Order: sequence, then structure tokens, then C-alpha cells
Amino acid sequence: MSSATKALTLLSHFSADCPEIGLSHMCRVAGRDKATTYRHLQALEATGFVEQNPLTKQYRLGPAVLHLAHLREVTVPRKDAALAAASTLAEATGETAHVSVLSGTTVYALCDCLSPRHGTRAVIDITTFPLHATASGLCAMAFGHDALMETALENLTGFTSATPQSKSDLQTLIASIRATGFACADQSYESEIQGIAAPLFDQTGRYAGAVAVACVASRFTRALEQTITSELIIAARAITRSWGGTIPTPIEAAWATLDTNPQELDTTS
Amino acid sequence: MSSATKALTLLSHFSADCPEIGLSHMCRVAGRDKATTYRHLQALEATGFVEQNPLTKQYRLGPAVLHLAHLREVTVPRKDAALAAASTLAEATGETAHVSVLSGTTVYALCDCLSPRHGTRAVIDITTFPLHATASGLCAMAFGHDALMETALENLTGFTSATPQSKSDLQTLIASIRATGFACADQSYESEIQGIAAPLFDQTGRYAGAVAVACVASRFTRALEQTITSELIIAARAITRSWGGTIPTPIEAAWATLDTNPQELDTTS
DNA sequence: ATGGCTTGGTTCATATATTGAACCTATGGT
DNA sequence: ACCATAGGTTCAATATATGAACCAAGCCAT
Repeated sequence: MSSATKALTLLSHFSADCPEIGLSHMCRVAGRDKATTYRHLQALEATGFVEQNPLTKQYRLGPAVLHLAHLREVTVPRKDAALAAASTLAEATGETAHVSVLSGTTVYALCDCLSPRHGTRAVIDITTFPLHATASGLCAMAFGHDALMETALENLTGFTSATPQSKSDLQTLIASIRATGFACADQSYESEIQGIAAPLFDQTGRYAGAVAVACVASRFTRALEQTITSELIIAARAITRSWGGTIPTPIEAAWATLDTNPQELDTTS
Repeated sequence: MSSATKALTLLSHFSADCPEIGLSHMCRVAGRDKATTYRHLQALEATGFVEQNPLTKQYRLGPAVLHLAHLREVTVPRKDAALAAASTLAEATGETAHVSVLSGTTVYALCDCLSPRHGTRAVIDITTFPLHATASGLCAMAFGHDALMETALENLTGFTSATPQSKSDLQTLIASIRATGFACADQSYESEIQGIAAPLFDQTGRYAGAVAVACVASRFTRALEQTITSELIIAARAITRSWGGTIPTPIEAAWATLDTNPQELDTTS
């Protein structure tokens, strides 16, 4: 590990719970020598990445990151990362991939990508996703803020016979989504379309959107489902990372149990 | 210069004009060896501070900065830095210091700090500053967006006999502010109050607000003016830096010519 | 095609910059 | 007065960074 990497790594120990860290404390959490840590903090301070609270002598993030973040936002729009991941996802699954973002209580379509593999394809022709009837909407309800449930209940339009129609229906679905880390919408918005979505998070740590696959229901098999879920995990991690966020540990844990299933099948074969 | 510092310094070469930089280009602008630069970029990439555009192989700012910037915003509110600088400014000048922020076309008071040195003090008892009559407002017009002039012309309230009353009055004042890097309001809002303001900038590079001194006019002398301007420069640099911005070069240049005046006096004495 | 130009990326001996135990000083609590 | 902990400093030992030279790939005009 290079010296520069070690210095940069110190920054990852700052968090919302622990926004100011003293030298000794930093030594402990970083597991490094005091002199080394001190010099690294000096280097970070010289470049504006940290600064010392003049009162407490504790270190905290510096102003340099503000400017860099602004530049990042300008140079790499969110849509680009989403589109790149959606493209890979569509390629790998042979189905339509799309990404949605949550703004207030509305789930907007950010981008989508159709796979040329099959003649029939799911087409995303809406700009806002109903909360209660789509995988992306349900994902937002499961991992977004609480106000979404109220909004959803105000508009329980029945699109198909499978569209959830009650609060208890939604609560059951949401519990399942939170347990598995995936939202599924089995022909609840359009018949013949099966949706599976995974959540995305931004730099604030909050739910930011979903990456989803809309699959022609007649093609949906157990094998395709496995491909979709494992590819969704990859896409969700990539987009979340690009947006400056991280997947919450409980969700990673839920995904990890899914990942091991194929391995179990391998050992029994 | 430590290795970590050298690596961090590479990040400063990214800008809005040049958001993606290739290895060779980075070597040239950083003036360092290719192997060294490459390894530094590798360290930055490993920590998420830069990433490679997969198409062009060029490096650009990475997602890590987004998260850090959010954390910085949460841990260090703008007001704190402003208040610290205002306090120093009030202490050094013996007059009332205050900081304003521009939001839309309105100039809001962010904080102020009175000096206990004199019995009479200027008191900032307004929450929004008139654009045409105060140093902070004129500063916004000189360095902020163009729409401010229209807004100012819609409300040319005459507070004192010295309040500017025409577009040409304002244009003359603004030209002077742009040339000197300071905005002055000589009893144009309240009689007996002389205001001097310096501009502040944020991480977007745009005008963000002003730091100002409100001085009791009867105490205003050439010597005090020199103290105020030199202290204002220090305060403006500190706040701007803390907000993630930089003072534009033309303004620094204007300030530099002022800085040399006292030196000229010294050499002749 | 060919040769020259540039690009991103890699190697390895050299020596420079990093390391960490021990030390210093100040402060707050008992 | 004492101990514990804090931030900060020193210096010999050595691990780590360095850069000239090198490689492979892409581009472009001949």
C-alpha cells in the first residue's frame, strides 16, 4: 500500500456520526502509528482535505472536497453512470434495463436500455413510475422515506389484476423487498411484464433510485431470474458507487445470502 | 513535499475547463515523472478520488469526493467559518463586521460581530440588504449575476441624501468596485455609517456573498480604511477558502496593487 | 504497408522519503 | 502530587518512492 493511499484512507474514517477525529483517535481507528498518522494528516491539511478545529484540535474534512465535488458533478452527470450500467445489464440479461430516481415522492425514469437479443422487448414508455405497481416504485417505498406510503395509498390505480390494492398488500411486498434486497413486480403494472429492481444510494446515504430489469413474462425462468439478480447487484453497486454512495450493510447481507445459493447448487451437482 | 501531498496535488489540476486529464498530460502539468504520476493516479483511483473514463483512458474526478463533500457540508456549516472570520475582523478593525449571502436576487445577512472597542457601534438590524444602498448589495451587483441590476432598479428607495438614484450612478459605483475589489457605501443606507465590503465565492466559482465592515463615519480615517481593507482581504480569502471557492485572479490582482501601497509608503519614509 | 509520433503502462537498480519506538510538553481529572 | 491522555517531535533503520529506459498499441501522413 502506497503512502498516498494510506493518507487518503484516513479520510474514510470520517462519517456523519464521527465528523471530527483527534490524532490519537485516528491512530486507533486507522491502526497506524501516531507519527505516521500525524504526517499524513499534515499532508491532508496542506492540501485542504482536512482542517483542524482550532478549539478542539480535532481534525475534520476540509474545504477542498467541496470544490472537487462540484467539479465531479459537472463533469460526470449521474445519467452517464446509470446508462453505462444499464447497458451492461441489458447486454447480460437480454432484457430491458432501466434506472429511476426518487425526487420528493415521485419516481422518475432516468434512462433505459433495450437489449437487441429478442424480437419482443419491454419498452419503458412512462416518465414517472407508480409507487405501488412497479418494481422501481416498490423499491422506493421499501428503502426510501416513510411519506411514500401515504402517497402510494392516495393513488392505488388498478393497472392489472395483479396490482396491489390495499395497504396490507403493500406492506407484505415491502417486507419481502427489505428481506431480499430486491423489489419484484409480477405483471402488476403491465401484463406480460415482470420487473425486478435493486435500490441505489447517493452520497447522503439516502435512497436515491433503483436499477431495474423489465422482462417479458413469458421468458421469465428461474435461471433468468438468477442471472438478473446477480447482474442487478453488480449494476446497483456500480451506480451507487458512482453516485458517491454505498449500499447499506443489511442489503449487502441480504444479497450475499442470494449469492451463495448458486454455489450450493454447484456443490450438489 | 511528502508523497501523499504530491498525489493530492494532482487533483488540483482538474478544472471545469479541463475535467479529464490523460497520463501524459498530467505529467506535463504536474511537472513530474510518468511512472510517479502513474502510481499516484493509481493510488487516487484505488481510493475513489479519480476514475478512468473507460473510453478515453483519461482520468477524471471520482465518486469519493461526493460523499466527503456532503459530510463537510453537514459538519461545518457555512455560518461557522463566516462568524470566525467576522470575529477576527471586528477585533482587528474595532468596528462592526458582518457577512451576507446572495440567494437569487436577495442579499441576506448571515452573521455579524460587534467590536467592544468603542462606545458607539454600527448595529446590523436588517435581515436583507438593499442592493443599491449597501456595500454588501453593491458587491453582489458587481460580482454576481446580471439580473441583480434589474432587481435593484425596481427598488431605488432613497434612504439618505447619498443613496444612488439612477442606473448611471450604480454603473459608476460598480465599475469602481470591479476595479478595486472593494465595494464602498458612504452613508448611502444610514447616515453616519460607512460600509466597505469584499466579495466571497463558493465551490461553484460563483459569487456567494460578501464580508463587510460597517464603520461609524465620524471615526473613518485614511488609516482606518487601510486597516479595514487589508483585514477584509484576509477575511474574504479565509471565508472563500472555507466555502470551497477561490478568489478570482482579477480581484486578487486588484487587491495586490492595494497591498503594495503601504510598502511604497514604507520605502519613502 | 511503413515509419514516426504519441499514448498508457511496466520494469528495476538506486537512494530518498517513510516509518515507529521513544520522548517531550500540556492539560484535565482524582 | 500524581497518573492518564492528549497533540506533537526526534532520529536511526529500512521500506518505499523514484525515474531512465523500455514495451505495446493506436493514430496519421507518407
